[in-house]
Amino acid sequence: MGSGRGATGGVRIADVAAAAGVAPMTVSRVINTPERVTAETAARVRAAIARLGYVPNLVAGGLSSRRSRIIAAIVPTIAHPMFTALVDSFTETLRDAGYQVMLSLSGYAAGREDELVRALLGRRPDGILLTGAEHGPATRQMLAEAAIPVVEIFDTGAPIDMLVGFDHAAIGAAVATYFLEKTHKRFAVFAAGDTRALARRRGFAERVARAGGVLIGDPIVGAPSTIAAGRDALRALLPSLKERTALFCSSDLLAFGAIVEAGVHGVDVPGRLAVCGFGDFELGAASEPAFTTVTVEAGRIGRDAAEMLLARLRGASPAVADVVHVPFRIVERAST
Amino acid sequence: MGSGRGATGGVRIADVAAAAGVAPMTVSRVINTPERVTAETAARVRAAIARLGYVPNLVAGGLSSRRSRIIAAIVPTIAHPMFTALVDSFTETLRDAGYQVMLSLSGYAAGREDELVRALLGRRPDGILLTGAEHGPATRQMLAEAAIPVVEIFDTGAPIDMLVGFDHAAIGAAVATYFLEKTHKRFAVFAAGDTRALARRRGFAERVARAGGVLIGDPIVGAPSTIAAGRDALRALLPSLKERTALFCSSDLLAFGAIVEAGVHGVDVPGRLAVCGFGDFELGAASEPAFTTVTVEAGRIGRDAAEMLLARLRGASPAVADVVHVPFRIVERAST
DNA sequence: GGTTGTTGTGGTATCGCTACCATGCGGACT
DNA sequence: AGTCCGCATGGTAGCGATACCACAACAACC
Repeated sequence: MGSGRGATGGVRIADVAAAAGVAPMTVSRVINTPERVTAETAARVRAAIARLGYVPNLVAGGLSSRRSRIIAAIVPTIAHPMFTALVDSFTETLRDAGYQVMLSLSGYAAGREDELVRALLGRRPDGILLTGAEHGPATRQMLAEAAIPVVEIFDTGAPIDMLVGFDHAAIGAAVATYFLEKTHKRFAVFAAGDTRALARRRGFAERVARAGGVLIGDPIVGAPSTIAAGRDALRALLPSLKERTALFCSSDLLAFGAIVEAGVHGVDVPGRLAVCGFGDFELGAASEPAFTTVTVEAGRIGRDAAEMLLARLRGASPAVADVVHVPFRIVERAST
Repeated sequence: MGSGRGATGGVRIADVAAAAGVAPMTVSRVINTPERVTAETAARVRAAIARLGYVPNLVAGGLSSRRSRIIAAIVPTIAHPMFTALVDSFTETLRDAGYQVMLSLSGYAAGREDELVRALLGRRPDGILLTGAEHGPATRQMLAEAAIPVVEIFDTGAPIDMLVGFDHAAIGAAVATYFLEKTHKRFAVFAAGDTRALARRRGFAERVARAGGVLIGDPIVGAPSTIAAGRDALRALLPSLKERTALFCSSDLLAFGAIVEAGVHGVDVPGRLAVCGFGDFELGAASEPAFTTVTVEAGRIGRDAAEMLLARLRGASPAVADVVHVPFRIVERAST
């Protein structure tokens, strides 16, 4: 008896209560608010829990309390070291506070978000994290009705609720400025086709144009970025590489590919071709030659986003601090 | 009115039913078993759902039906391309079948699994995926009581329930055999400190010993693997690299690091040092020189694991096919 | 000593949905 | 024509927990 189908052991809170000689409510308190129960009672209940192997049913608890202790998160991919680090720190921070993260991958296809948001909201998460600041009307509508805290990351702009991100166009411009200060006159940029990579490309191109520089190539490769795409793009650019050129890549993977291909064709880096990547992957620091890149603390984004959600869940009201821009920095290495 | 606290719009199934002029049960059927409702009724209900912006509460549905449509998954990390691919295909396959994956990262620390399993089982998942085949008694006990299908991946051995994996020691042995056929006499192996990497190392070392080869070094680096660790390990090995040596690395990251460091010190690859990695990351194929590695279809593991769970959830009984060994293959490139 | 306040525990209603059984209807059979 | 069957739909009773209020026991106060 008791081994109900599907249920974990079929042990319910009432069984624990009976075994410990208390009411179910008291068992619930031992689990959720132990400070409101005397030490002896708690000990007796805990013994019963251990003896019976009771695992509280959070589904029932969530329905009753209207708090699921789930945070939903949507990121485009986890194959990208930056998102990996971000998801890691986000999850970790929330776990320590007793929340579980329900992660969904949107890929780089646009239309999928509505569907994902709907599916996730069905679980009645207590909060949600979205990547990027561009969202369709259906998504915005659903989020408004859900009335839960929302944090957008990895971008800048007017947030639905809260935001932890950075300005991609500003990064492109900063890299261009860095190159200009090194007296570069000819430029190229390789970018993946996603919104934020394109913003970095735009910021770079605009700054170059304003300074009267020449942009000899600005191919868009598919998202997500790959090393092979960087190699291909550089091969296509070879004929134009007679003179000294500065190349900005929207990802360290593209930058690495470009450097490898340059090596194969005897193009001197950084003499003839200066290369700067983006993301600060280990690859950039540990390969030879190490290459210059833009670093953004992804782990911090995850942590900040989690903490902003937690503050709201603890009752904090919307505030100015709800928009955070994390800093970026150019890490100079042998490739520039 | 209606905008209940925390609830999505506060719209309940009864509201939709009233708006469509049917009973709540009929709305439920339109959502879950549309084939049992006439087309006209369904259309009317769907219109009401759209008009009210109704998002079904899966928490309540899960409690009532005792099916959460959640699959729990525990992997050590998502920073590793193999796990990334695996999680991707696993999630995708389950999503198409109407399930959501609840992902947890165990890191490479041992003790954490019990705690994670307990937290996940609280959500009453319909099935669970675990990485590795070694689990503590508490975990095994909880899983047994949960009475849900369990699939273990990435390892071999006697499974709790189902398994999709491969034999790590056999891979190490296969790489050793491959080197022996190329008349190598001196060997080295770099391995991360996790169970499965150590199994590959053991398989390699045993095969080498049986053939009378000399193992000149077998350092264990921390898990997860990094490029830097590969460089460091190779630097430590340099004094012993006067003669022709064959090196097996438990990860492509280590292999890449070793090759980079060999290049820096003028050690000819593959002339003096032959290198084989593991995992078939893009890095190995797209860097220069491209290097030999062992490939295992991670995506297939995820898909197979998902499909085995789905089969059980559709009512299939335990069967012989519940243990699947996926093949591996040595991909020969310029480094050997 | 009676009132008030505090603390620990218990009882009841309810969260939003689906399982289960009941019902009514029309068509196919004998 | 009467019976039976199948199908679409509806009513009721729970799923297992927690919110809310009630209450008993005891301490502290005037």
